[in-house]
Amino acid sequence: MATLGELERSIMEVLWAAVDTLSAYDLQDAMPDRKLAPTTILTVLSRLEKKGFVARDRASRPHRYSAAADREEHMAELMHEVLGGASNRTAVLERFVGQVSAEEADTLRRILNGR
Amino acid sequence: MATLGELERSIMEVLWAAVDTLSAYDLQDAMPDRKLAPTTILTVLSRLEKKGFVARDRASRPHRYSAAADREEHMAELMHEVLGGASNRTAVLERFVGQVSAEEADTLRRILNGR
DNA sequence: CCCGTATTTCTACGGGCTGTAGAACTATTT
DNA sequence: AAATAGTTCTACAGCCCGTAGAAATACGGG
Repeated sequence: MATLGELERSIMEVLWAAVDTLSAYDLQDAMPDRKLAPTTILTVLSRLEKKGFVARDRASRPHRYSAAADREEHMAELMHEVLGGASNRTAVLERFVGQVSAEEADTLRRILNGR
Repeated sequence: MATLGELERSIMEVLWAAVDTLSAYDLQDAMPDRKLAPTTILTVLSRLEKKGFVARDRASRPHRYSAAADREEHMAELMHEVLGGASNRTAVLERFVGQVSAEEADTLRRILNGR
């Protein structure tokens, strides 16, 4: 999974927070601080689409964009990607769990026991 | 935590696999495929040191290098870094656990129950 | 069907990071 | 003090990202 730049990440954040699909202009309005040209947004959206992070609806006239995976899914995938690169997965999981707070360990137990 | 380039990663792999500390020349010998100049190895090692991934023993005459954290520690840290960026950690953990195989779920339970 | 406008794609460039290594400098050994 | 081994400095090309103007395309109205 490719990595995200700063602006790419900001755009993904807006898309993840959005209930509906967004146009490039919606995204522009959603980040008034950075006064970005519409073409900038469109370029980044194209790159994100190529990387597989956003889906584009080319039928609507201003194309409409949405995140390919929701934020949690994305992050879980990232974690699995890291874990997948390990030769000794159990050892990594041990470290990972070992670094977790007591409450979070409870959360994990609850999740593992089907709540 | 900064990200690693290709050569940087290769060097870290050798360092992680090494029992003892290694000199730049050891590293050069450890990767005979890529015929790298010693200065190349040294440059990359310096960068890795600056990034905090390797420790250097400047007392030994050919300086000797070692990984700052072992591989599992490093990967667990990476996973926590991802998780740390989440606003809804529980939701991410749910996804993460949901994507795990049944055996790995057992492994996690075992770890969580102090073995 | 043609024009103007809205939208998208193409092209471009500067900056930072990485792979790569020669040149210059420093330390060690005799 | 010189030769040699080792380290640091400097450099450069290539890629990715932020940024956006220019060029192309599509659409709505006459």
